[in-house]
Amino acid sequence: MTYWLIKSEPNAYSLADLQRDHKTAWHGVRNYQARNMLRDQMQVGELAFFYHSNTKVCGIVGIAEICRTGYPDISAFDPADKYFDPSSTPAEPRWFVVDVQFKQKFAHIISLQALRANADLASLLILRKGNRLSITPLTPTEWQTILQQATE
DNA sequence: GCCAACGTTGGC
DNA sequence: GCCAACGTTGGC
Repeated sequence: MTYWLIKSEPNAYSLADLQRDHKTAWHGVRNYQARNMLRDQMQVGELAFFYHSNTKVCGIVGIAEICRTGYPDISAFDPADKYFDPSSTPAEPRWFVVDVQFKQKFAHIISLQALRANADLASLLILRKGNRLSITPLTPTEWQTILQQATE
């Protein structure tokens, strides 16, 4: 069982949007490292922290659950879509999605500042300088540490 | 295969 | 809006 952290700009798609939609295809990821995790690693039932990036207060706002394993990202096939990529075709898809469903919204955001302030999270990938991966794995210890922080 | 140019991410 | 960090592209 791997734990995950998925980033989204709330202007584009927030946890509230996921709560409203119940589930969604996590589309538009155009990075090979993240693609490989979507395609090969993320399993049904695994949990992911939902992180709001590029906003007034960045941080973890809740939890989503993977409810379908990797399959081709059809947004890459549509010329009208902002995520269109002509090098990805139905016959040879380059980009993948998983489906995620709403699981939980925290009472309070765990801000990036609060995450940085927690010495037990020094190894957390998103806290590493220059990290830009939109999907990262977490150790069970990191997961538990953050969960505990969510209830404080 | 190198690397400069360019585009994107994302915190501030 | 700025800009550091990073990934990708493409000429050579």
